[in-house]
Amino acid sequence: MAKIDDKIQEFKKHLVTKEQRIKAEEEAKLLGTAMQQLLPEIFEDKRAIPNCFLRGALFGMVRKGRRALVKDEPIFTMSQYEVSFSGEHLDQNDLEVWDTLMYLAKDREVDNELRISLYDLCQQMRLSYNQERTKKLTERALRLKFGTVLIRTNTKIFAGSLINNVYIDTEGDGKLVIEYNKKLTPLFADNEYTLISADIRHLLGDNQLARWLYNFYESHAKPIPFAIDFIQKLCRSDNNSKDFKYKLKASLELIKKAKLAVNIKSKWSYEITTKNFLFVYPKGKTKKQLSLL
DNA sequence: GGGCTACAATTGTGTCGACG
DNA sequence: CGTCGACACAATTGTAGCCC
Repeated sequence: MAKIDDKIQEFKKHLVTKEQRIKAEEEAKLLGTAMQQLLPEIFEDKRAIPNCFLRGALFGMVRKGRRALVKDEPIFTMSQYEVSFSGEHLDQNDLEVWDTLMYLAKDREVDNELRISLYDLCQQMRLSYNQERTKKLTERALRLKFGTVLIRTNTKIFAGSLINNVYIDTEGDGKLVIEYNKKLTPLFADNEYTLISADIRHLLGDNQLARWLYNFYESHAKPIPFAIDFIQKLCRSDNNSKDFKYKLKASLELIKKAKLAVNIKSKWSYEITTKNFLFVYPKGKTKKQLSLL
């Protein structure tokens, strides 16, 4: 038996290397820091969302009534990210709930958990309040908690829930209590996030594809031309390619209009080539781009 | 295949009044 | 402020179908 004890001791020593200790300290520091301090500076009506949430189908499109339950599903993303997901498929509305919660963490100077009434949350998301909505919102919150994400970037690995705990005291004050997952916050580091305009998103309304496209292209400073079927895979649309292309155009028009509504000087434009590639020009076509055509 | 429209079914949404 | 229920109706979606 002595042999086993020795081995255990050796193992423990191995655990408590200097490196491990520093990591533990960093972790304790992270968990001890107030949530609001971990989040990037945000401004009114802007939501900070990590890029890897925007560049793939983690928050994709979900057909009505066909939300799939998956386990360790690899999510098709941009090459530098490896993402897999377990849980119920998340859609754009789930993303909105999530980023609203993150925004509130910052705005209300939250330490660890947020207490909010569903009524208040509806107001924050510019939704009218009714019974159906409270049901959906709690569903979404629970879904965010249930879903487990594994994200592997060049420099970081994250595995965990998007929200640590959700708690509703239905007998008490009925408030929704959200406990944040602080280990998520490194995803915001190194400017690896994009500020998404809540105004524009609101203008895009319920058009899931338009919202996804808007998020996707906002996260790229210099958009690369993508093939349409590639985009379709990215956003997890199960339309046939014919319908998708049509919807894509309608969605892009909507984004264009929304951009103009918010900023009259917007020159945001797009183009679909004959070979079914989508070009997006955030600041309008440059002379160089025009000459290339 | 591609562009587009029409249509019906299904779902989501706003509103309003009531209550404490 | 916060919650609940009921209501009509608005929006979205898939499908079918048209023409090129």
